[in-house]
Amino acid sequence: MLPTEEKLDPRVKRTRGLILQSFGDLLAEKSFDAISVQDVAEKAQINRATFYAHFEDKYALLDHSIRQGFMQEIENRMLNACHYTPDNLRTLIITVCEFLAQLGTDCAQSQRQFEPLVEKQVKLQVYELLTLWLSKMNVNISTEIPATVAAWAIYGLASYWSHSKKRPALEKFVDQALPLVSVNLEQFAQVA
Amino acid sequence: MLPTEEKLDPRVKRTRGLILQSFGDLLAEKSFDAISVQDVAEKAQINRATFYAHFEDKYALLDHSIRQGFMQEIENRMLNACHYTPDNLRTLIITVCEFLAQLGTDCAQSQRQFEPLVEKQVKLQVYELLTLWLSKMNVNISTEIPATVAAWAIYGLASYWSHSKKRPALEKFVDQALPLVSVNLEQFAQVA
DNA sequence: TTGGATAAACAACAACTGTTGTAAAATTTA
DNA sequence: TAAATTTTACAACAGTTGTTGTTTATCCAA
Repeated sequence: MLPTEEKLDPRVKRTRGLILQSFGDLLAEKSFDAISVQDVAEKAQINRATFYAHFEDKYALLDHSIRQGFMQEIENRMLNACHYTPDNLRTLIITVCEFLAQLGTDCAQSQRQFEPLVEKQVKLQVYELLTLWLSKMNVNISTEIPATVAAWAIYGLASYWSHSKKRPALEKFVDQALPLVSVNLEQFAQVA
Repeated sequence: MLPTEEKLDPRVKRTRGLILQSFGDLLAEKSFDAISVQDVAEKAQINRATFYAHFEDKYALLDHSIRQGFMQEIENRMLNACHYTPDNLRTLIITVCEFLAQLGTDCAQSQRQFEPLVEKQVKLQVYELLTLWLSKMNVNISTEIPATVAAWAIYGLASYWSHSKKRPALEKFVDQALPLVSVNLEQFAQVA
């Protein structure tokens, strides 16, 4: 993965910042599928070959961008410093729902490549967080399968909610959704 | 979607058959990401512009191919003529696991575009099948959320199993997996 | 301060994509 | 059977991608 930012050559830092900023600006203007590497390089005012020195292709750029953006949401809510409780699980479900709503993912044809990549990164991070939480619970049970099921269920629910035409209130939706996820994690719940 | 095959111009039928056959042959030779529309057209011995008359791009071709392939597996097991029971659910989970294993999906870099598309189509079909099953159960509960959670959980489990380095025996794995899915569908189980 | 190392710019290349208008071939319809 | 319609082939076009070797600019370390 990328080296820590503290040890970066300032030119690398500046160029990556330009790329990510331009990419974000372009995403606000048009759909991901309509954006070309050429577009990003031009907006960032760098050479196209320089883009390829930093990112393999535009999909790698999106992966990085989404991962960073979702990580920020997790850190803002200090979810990465938590352990498993139903309340934390509830907050996590809300976070994913809000993140997808804010991205404006929809089924538009022009978004065909965008959503699967968002999904992959967010699911992975949710899985990693759940695994971190569950492994703190001092329960001698493998976390892999429960964390997998919970992560996929959370994303599936969030995707369903963000795609709903008449979107129910998020709090109410999460009231319905939470039991379907927590039921498989009860064995990790701390005895109070 | 495509009109029924009975009413097709024979040239369309022939051309589509050539495209799908050639695509299947190419998938046996190299990864999806390495296959170009040019490759498929050459192997099918059709003009590249004719390819575009039938499929929007190679992703649409893959969507179609996967949907058809998985549909065949469902029909072979007559799962589309069933209603919800834990045994049928078990068979469905096994079907998805075997389908993914047979496709040889892995995390190879060269498969980056393949797996998300497979996932999307298979999840959708699993969701549609579950919705069909649950709606036959004469239970006055909305099927949408339970079917969503179950479909995503099934695919997540199958993906996890097919990616496992030391893959456990499928029967044993499904023994572990089934309760995590069925727990959310118990309200639809028929009172015997 | 200077030399070495690294990052970025540049031009060029081959390949592929997606599209278009025209022509030929094949099928359908009357 | 012949005309109409549809499908496919074709060539051409503009655009983008991914890569490469060379040059220039910038940073780091001694």
